[in-house]
Amino acid sequence: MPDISYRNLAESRHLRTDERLATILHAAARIMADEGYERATIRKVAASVGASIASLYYYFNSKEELLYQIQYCTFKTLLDNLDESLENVSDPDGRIRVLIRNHLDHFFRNLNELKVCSHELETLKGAYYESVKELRKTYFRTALGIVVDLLKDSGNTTLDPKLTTLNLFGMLDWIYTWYDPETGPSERKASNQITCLFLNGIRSPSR
Amino acid sequence: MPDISYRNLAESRHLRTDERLATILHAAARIMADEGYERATIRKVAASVGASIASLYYYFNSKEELLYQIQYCTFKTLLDNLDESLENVSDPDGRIRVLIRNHLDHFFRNLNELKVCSHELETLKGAYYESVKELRKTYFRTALGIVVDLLKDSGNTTLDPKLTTLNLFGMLDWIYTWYDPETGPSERKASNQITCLFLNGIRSPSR
DNA sequence: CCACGACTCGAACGTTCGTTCGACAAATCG
DNA sequence: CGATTTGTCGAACGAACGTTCGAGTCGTGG
Repeated sequence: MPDISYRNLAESRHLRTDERLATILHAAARIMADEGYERATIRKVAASVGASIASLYYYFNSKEELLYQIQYCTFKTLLDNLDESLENVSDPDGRIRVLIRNHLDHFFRNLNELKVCSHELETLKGAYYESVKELRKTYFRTALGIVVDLLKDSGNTTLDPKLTTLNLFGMLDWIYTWYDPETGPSERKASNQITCLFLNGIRSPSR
Repeated sequence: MPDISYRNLAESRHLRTDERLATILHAAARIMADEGYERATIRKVAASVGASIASLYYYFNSKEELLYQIQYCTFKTLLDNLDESLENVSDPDGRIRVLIRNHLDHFFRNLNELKVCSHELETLKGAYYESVKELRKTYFRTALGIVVDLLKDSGNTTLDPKLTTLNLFGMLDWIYTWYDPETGPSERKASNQITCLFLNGIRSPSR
């Protein structure tokens, strides 16, 4: 459902090139997720898609750009889908549920890309880093806004909205270290547990 | 206070060697935390301690062993201090507070080492990886035991103990991505926010 | 003082990496 | 069909890395 849309990058003139690029990016994301960015060599990506190393450079200028495109498109898709899903939801409770659901649905559907986004947060440098950082900041602001409303609704004055949002992202973004689609909990259960713990933590009278 | 004790490794016969090794490990941890394991070259570590590259190999056999020693000693110190702190605390509420406090105190006192532990979780391979993994499993079991008791005490049957513990570690282990000792919240505040959100989330009647 | 062990070092090695080059093949266009 | 554009490739390059070697220095003990 919420597959990563690499079409955001589509500037080439041919559908075939788009598909080829998407194939490369998916392969790169898988290898980067498995082995980390540094150990994910261009040679491994090329072997994975059955192409030569040099031919990959027709599609991107550098290895770093490869990571950038994966992260940019992943965050972009995540944000676009979130905006869409939030359109008809106005109560804070519902909105935070949508946000958590959106995030985890993307994670479950694109384990590799989401892992690369979480784990390689600080890997990019310069303009690439700033560009992705802008998306992340937008995402954080949206979440923070909802948390602020939530805390107000529940009369909770102990929890700091910013830190609470950071802690929510702690749970959401750390999931890649322990979630296993083969042996772990169901997607539904993993989602509900985070939602439940978080919302209860907010609503409870504090001490 | 809870500084990492590299003395766990002390097998050499000279105090001077121990101090030298600790200096190297601290430098390596800092560079690894700043740049990631792969980009933290032996040359950078050597330059940082003002020694030649080759002389570092008097102290360890490989770069991987360097990372192993950092992680092993960090987790070992963390666990030892946790055991000690838990000795006179028997109620689950108090125990979880001690655990969170212990974890974050270690983080605040050894930002680099704790970051290396969190970020390079899957970097080691083979026996080194298994050795550190054992410590992490022990840590998780201790935390899980406390969470089980907590959930029982509060009559909470909605939250799954294992997932709840994983989500707690999400908050604790993700902190390295956002905590900044210069500009961020106070240590006390950061700690209290996690404790508060977590404990309230557990105690609250669920929906 | 000598012998020995601890400790240090510059140079070098072999390997691996990201990237480029020049040539060629395939696809498209008029 | 010829010209042009798109897409692919093997070989090679220069840089960087972890590690080792052989020599030397330093510290300690008898």
